[in-house]
Amino acid sequence: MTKLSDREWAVLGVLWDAGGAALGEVTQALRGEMGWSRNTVLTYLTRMEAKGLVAIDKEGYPRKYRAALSREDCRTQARSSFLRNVYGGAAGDLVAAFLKEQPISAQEREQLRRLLDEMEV
Amino acid sequence: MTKLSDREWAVLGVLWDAGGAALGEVTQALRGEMGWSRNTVLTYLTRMEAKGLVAIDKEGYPRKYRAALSREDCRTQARSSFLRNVYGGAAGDLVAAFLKEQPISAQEREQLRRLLDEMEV
DNA sequence: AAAGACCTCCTACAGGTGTAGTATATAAGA
DNA sequence: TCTTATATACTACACCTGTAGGAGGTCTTT
Repeated sequence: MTKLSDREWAVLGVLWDAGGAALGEVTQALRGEMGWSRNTVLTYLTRMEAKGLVAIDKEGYPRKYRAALSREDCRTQARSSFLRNVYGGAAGDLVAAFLKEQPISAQEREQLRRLLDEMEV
Repeated sequence: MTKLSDREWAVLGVLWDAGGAALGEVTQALRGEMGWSRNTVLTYLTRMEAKGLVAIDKEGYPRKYRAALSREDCRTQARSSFLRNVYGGAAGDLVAAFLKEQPISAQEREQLRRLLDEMEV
């Protein structure tokens, strides 16, 4: 919905990977990655529930926290906002810039070629 | 330096395109695009100068406002942060997602193929 | 049932962001 | 030079974000 912050991506990343985790597990993951305390993680989970980003399963103790949106939906929204803000919609330039800069394996190159071929119709 | 917000991208976009503009011109552009008042624009310009994003040429009246960073530098930084946060560094997936979704002209496809070929050493 | 280890709730607080309003300075034109 | 249209400076203010701390609830293990 709203644009996700870096930290929200980190929280959701853990939830997507775990697919439903208790506070302790989320904290475990984010303590290393982000250096957060348990309460910081809990604050994020709670605020993100209020925003509709996280779903809290209140049956059972401790509760289970899950992502409320799919990773792919969030990525789609992030891509479109990135494309608009940073490249003014010029997808070709954007793709070229990523390709030039990022190491891509031979296999991936092959796949991208196939993708390009499919676009020829 | 820091991550730019959507509005900061908009302000810088105007400055990059104009290459140095007075408040009135910037306001002109952003009033339509963002619906901002003159003072809102000025607040952005001033705050962004404090952050090192905008340079203010104080000779002459009215002053000239310019972007303090190059568009390409900002894009590079935005790409790397996007790649990390949203795709966990998987550039191939990212590029594929953009390609699948965005309309790309035949000419651009050709260029991308050439780019891929250049990567085959 | 008391202790230890987590979990949840409520509170906090500084700094950033969005969006101006008011008051004052300055230049250009009548 | 008086007016008018901008420009700039200073101030405001609510909401969001980052980062917890403390107090009290719950489960498990002696």
